[in-house]
Amino acid sequence: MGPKKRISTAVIHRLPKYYRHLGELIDTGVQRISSRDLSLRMRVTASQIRQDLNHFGGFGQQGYGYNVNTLYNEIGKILGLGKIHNIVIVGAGNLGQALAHYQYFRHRGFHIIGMFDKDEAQIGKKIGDIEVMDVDALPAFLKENNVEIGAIAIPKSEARRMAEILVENGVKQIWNFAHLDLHLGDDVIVENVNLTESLMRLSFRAALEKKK
Amino acid sequence: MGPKKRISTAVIHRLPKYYRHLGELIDTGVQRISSRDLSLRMRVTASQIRQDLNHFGGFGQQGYGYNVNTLYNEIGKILGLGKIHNIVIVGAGNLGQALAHYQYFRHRGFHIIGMFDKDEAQIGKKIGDIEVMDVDALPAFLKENNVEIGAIAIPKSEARRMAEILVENGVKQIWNFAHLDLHLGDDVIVENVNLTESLMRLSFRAALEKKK
DNA sequence: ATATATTTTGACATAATAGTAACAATGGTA
DNA sequence: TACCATTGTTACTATTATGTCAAAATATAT
Repeated sequence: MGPKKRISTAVIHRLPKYYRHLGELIDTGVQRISSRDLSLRMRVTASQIRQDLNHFGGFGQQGYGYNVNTLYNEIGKILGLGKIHNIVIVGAGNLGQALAHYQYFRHRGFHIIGMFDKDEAQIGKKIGDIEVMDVDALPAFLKENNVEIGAIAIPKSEARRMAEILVENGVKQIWNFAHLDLHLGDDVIVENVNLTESLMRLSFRAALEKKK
Repeated sequence: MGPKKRISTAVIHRLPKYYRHLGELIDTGVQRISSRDLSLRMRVTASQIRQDLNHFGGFGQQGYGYNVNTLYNEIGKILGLGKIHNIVIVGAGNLGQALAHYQYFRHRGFHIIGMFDKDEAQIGKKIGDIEVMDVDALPAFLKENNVEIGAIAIPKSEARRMAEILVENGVKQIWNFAHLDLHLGDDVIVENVNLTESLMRLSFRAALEKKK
C-alpha cells in the first residue's frame, strides 16, 4: 500500500491548499465540485488537480466530479490529520509565545503540550494554559509524554543542540524557526520556517518588478 | 539591463540560502570559495550553484572560485537589501507582536515603523518602541510615510479588506500570514506564510515516512 | 423506460521547466 | 611557460505541468 511514486515537494505544497479550499467550500454548502471549477477557484489547471489527486487514489467520478466532503476527508487523512499530534516548543520568547497562542493549530489536531526555556525569567510563566518549564527538564518530559513534533523557536546558536536533544529522545519531526539547516538523520523530518528568508524573497520579487 | 529570463521560484528560494551561507562563511573568516565547496556545505550540486548565480552575472573567476565578500554583497543587492524597507504590521495580536519584536529583520534593513489594530485594548500599547495605532488611521499613515511592505497578521475574515486598504494607499508588497489567497493585482506581490500549512506538510511527510 | 447527449474523470502522451553533466575557455599558481 | 583549478555555458537528462481522449457516469430527451 501507500503511494507508488515519490511525491514531489510541489505536490506537498499544494495538498494543504486543496484541503483549505475544500474546507471553504464545505462552509459555503457546496457538495460537489469538478476539477475544472476547483481549478478556476484555485488558479491552477484542472489537469494538475486531477493528476495530484491521482497520486493517492481515484476520488472522483466521471460525469459527476468530486464529492467535496469525501475529498476533504481523504486529503485530511493523506495529510496525517484526524489524530492528535503533540508538540513541544523550545523557546518561550515572542515567537514561541505567538505559536502557543495560535488557535488554528489545535483545530487541526496539533496540540502544544509543553514549552521550555533556559531563561529563569520565563520559567514558570503561564502561556495560555501551559507553564514554561526549564529546558533541563525536556529529556524527562519527552520520555514521559508522546511528543511527535518539536518546534525550535530559539536563536541559532542553541538551535542545533536543542534539536539533537529532541531527536535523542525520540522526536522525529522538527519544526525549525531558527536560521540554520538542521541535518539530524534520514528518519528525522525537518520543516523550516525562516521568516527573514521569506522577507528577502518578497524583497527580491519587488526588486525584479521594478526593473520590468 | 536586468535578468533576461524569468527567475523560477526554486531559484528565488535558494537565493536567501546562498546569502545566509555566505554570511556564515564571512563570519568564520573564509575569503574565497569554489562552487564545489559551497555545494558540499549547502548540499546542492555545484552545477546548480553556478547556473543559479549566472542568472545574474558572472561573479566568479576561473581557477579561483568566488570571492565570498563580493558574492555576498552582490546577492544582497539582487535580493534588494542594502536599503531600508519600511513595514507596517496590521494586527497587534500575538503574531504581530512577535514579528515586531523579531530583531533579525532590522539587521537586514527591514524596519517596522507602524502597527495597527482595531481592538481598543491594543491601541496605544507599546510594542518595543512603536505604539499600536487605530486601524482607522492606517490610510493617513500610509500617505504620510513611505511604506513598502504591509504585513497582514489578522484573521482571514478581515484580511482581504485590510490588504485592499494597503494596496489602495500605494503598498505593493504584502506579507500575508492570514489563511487565504490574496489576489490584489498584477503589480502587487504577495508572500504567504501559512503556519498551519507548514505543519500539515510536516505531518504529511511524517505520515509518508511511516508507510515506507 | 430507453436512448442519446453531455460531463468529467483517470490515464497517458506531449510540452515545458528545472537540474545535472560535460567541457572549452580562462585566469591563477607553481 | 606550462599546468591546474574552476568558471560559464551548452548539451543532456529528469522532472513537472499541460493537453488530449477513451471510458464511464450523469443528465436530458423521447
